Amino acid sequence: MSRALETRQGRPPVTNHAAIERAAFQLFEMRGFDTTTLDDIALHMGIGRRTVYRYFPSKFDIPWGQFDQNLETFRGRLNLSPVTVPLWKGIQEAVIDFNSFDANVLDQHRQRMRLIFETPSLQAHSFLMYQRWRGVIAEFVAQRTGESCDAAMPVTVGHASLGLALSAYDIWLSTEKLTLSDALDSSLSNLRQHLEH
Amino acid sequence: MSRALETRQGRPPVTNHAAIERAAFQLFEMRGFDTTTLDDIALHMGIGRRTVYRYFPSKFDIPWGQFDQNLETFRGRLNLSPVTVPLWKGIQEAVIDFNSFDANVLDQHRQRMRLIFETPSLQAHSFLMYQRWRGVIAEFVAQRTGESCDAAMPVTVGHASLGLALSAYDIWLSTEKLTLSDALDSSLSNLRQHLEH
DNA sequence: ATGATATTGGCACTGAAGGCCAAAAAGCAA
DNA sequence: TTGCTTTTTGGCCTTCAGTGCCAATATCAT
Repeated sequence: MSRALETRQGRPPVTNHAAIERAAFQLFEMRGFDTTTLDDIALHMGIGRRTVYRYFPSKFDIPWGQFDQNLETFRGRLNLSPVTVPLWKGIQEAVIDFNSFDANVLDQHRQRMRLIFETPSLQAHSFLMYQRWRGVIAEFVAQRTGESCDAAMPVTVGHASLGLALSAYDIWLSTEKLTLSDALDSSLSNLRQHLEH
Repeated sequence: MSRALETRQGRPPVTNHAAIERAAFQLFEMRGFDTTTLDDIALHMGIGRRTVYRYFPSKFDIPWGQFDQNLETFRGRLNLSPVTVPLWKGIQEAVIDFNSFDANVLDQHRQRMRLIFETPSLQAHSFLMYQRWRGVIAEFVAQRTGESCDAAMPVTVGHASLGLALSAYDIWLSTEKLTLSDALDSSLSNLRQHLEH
């Protein structure tokens, strides 16, 4: 299998996800997301437009990189939570873990999320990513409570967790004086406070 | 002003939002949303494609009807909440009110929401509607607490309220044995239960 | 009738997205 | 070296969403 990665048959790929992502982000930063066409990106990389579409299903998926893999990581992290830990706490810890980044990639992550949060057309498409994210949460809750994935509790917890995460990102992106972890914690305690009598 | 509505100058409109909506829904139900083109809709109505675009900014906006007006109604309903009522309760009551429909339009509403919730491309665009909806909530919270619209609490309550509403719709659409009001109430109590220790 | 006014809809364009397939670039076997 | 297999590439073509432009159209007012 490792042999297959180094020397396999057929024409070797001229690019990869990461390279397209880098080139695209450069152009997005310069000209904005909507005004950058896929022809621009392909031309800038010296590859065919058709090839870009083989690595990413749509232009909107480029800023999300390889979200599938991240989602699998998140699913794995959730399942590491001991059954002795309350559900809400297990989720909160997993979300914080999942959104912890090394200092050297934090700026990059901020740039990525800023682009996503500030571009309406991209926001819209991102909802499809969020749906899958909350699906993972719902699945985890369902598994722990022995319910179905589309039962009331898993669905509601999925939506609520998503709301908290998006809220934290909104706040994190709008100020400089808060870490993402702190924003996530403060969102949860704000919700708690709001629901008190 | 009422005169201006009945007899104004210039060529009279050949259609209106509601008529386009009706025709479009007919086709959406028959062929599905994605496979129905705007040419189909225009042709079916005997009007120009260009005219449809003057009533709705995009194909995705058709299933949402005149959301702007609904949003204004919702804003007004929120502000009717007495200051003596706790914030969470005022919001919950307003949301339930806003989502109460007469029996004669309930089926229609269900059909509309089912289309929106079950069509991925439409789901994505709908996120932009949801953003505006939660903006109204955030504004209301900000006004009551004397904070800015993009302060932590208004933002978080906006996201959380949206999550609860979407969750209620998910459940309402997937079963027949629950009213929308009950679904909204049960989502809130499920969230409360989830956050308990 | 004539002019002012507002809507319509045709034409042309850009850009996203996807189907199709021959060309290109590698490895492998004889 | 030659030919066969495998895999990726990218060009070509099509459909459809969405937008700018503007002449045609239909109504009201005088």
